[in-house]
Amino acid sequence: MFDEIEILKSFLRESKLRFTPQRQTILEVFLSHEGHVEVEDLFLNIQKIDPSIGIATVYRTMNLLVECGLARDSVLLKGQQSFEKLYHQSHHDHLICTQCEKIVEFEHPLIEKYQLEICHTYGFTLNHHKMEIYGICLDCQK
Amino acid sequence: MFDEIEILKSFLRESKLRFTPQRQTILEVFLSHEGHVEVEDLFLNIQKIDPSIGIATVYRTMNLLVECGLARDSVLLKGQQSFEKLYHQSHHDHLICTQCEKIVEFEHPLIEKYQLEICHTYGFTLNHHKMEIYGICLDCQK
DNA sequence: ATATATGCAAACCCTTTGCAGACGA
DNA sequence: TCGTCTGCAAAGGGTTTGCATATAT
Repeated sequence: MFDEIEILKSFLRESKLRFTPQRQTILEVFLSHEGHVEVEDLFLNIQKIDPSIGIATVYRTMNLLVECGLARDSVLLKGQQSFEKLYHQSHHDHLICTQCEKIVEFEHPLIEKYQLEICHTYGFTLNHHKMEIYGICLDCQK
Repeated sequence: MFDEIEILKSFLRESKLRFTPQRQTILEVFLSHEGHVEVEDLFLNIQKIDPSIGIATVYRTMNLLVECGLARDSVLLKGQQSFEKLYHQSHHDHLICTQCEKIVEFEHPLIEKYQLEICHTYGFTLNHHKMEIYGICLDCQK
């Protein structure tokens, strides 16, 4: 069982890229977040550990994490990119409150089944999916 | 086509806004597109009819069309906003080819049902949803 | 030793905004 | 007339890129 650092290292090795302290820091900070992280939050927390790391390096590294399957692009809020962990996470979809932007994760096994059905109908090879339901959460209904 | 113009006019009247030739042209060009339109394509086609219309007016008008329910923000491709018709269209979700970016629209009645179920479970009031399935289409599999 | 990575700043892209003149109601 | 709309250009915000330097292997 590999952990995330090992996955990144071996991905870099195979791609003839280098494992650097910056990449390690960025991965660690990313992993320390639960749920969805916006680039801005990520960057702020990275700077607490190593203030010399620039935003460009954060973007470049996050792209690598997506490439090697440790992260995925997530919902787009406030026009900012955000990411979520992909490795060792169970698949889930999102319920988004349009008022307070709270995100609730959920799973629905039947939805996976119907997706396969739909892909089959249209001759697609299934890769992944996003399902986002927008509404108003309990707190905001009050 | 006639219906939509009436909807826009009455929306503008209620909001104490004005019906202008630019707004009419933009609506007509938007309606002439099938499926998903990116701002750039929309703008090019608008300029063929009236080259004096600026991009700012296109953005401002598309926001109005979204507000009055004639259009909705659609999938985000290549970092550009894109829109699709909403009025008189049946609800549908999207199957997106990650290779050629082709978009196929589909409907699945049961999915609507499960969404209500999920919203109920989490106490959300359902507003709308997006479901996008990513894969490789038949043509690109060859 | 050498090719890749970094930080910085500038460039980029799409979108929004401020403004003075134009124009719909 | 009066308040909204327009086109233009400039500003804005997030992301990417070019470059000289630093550094992993």
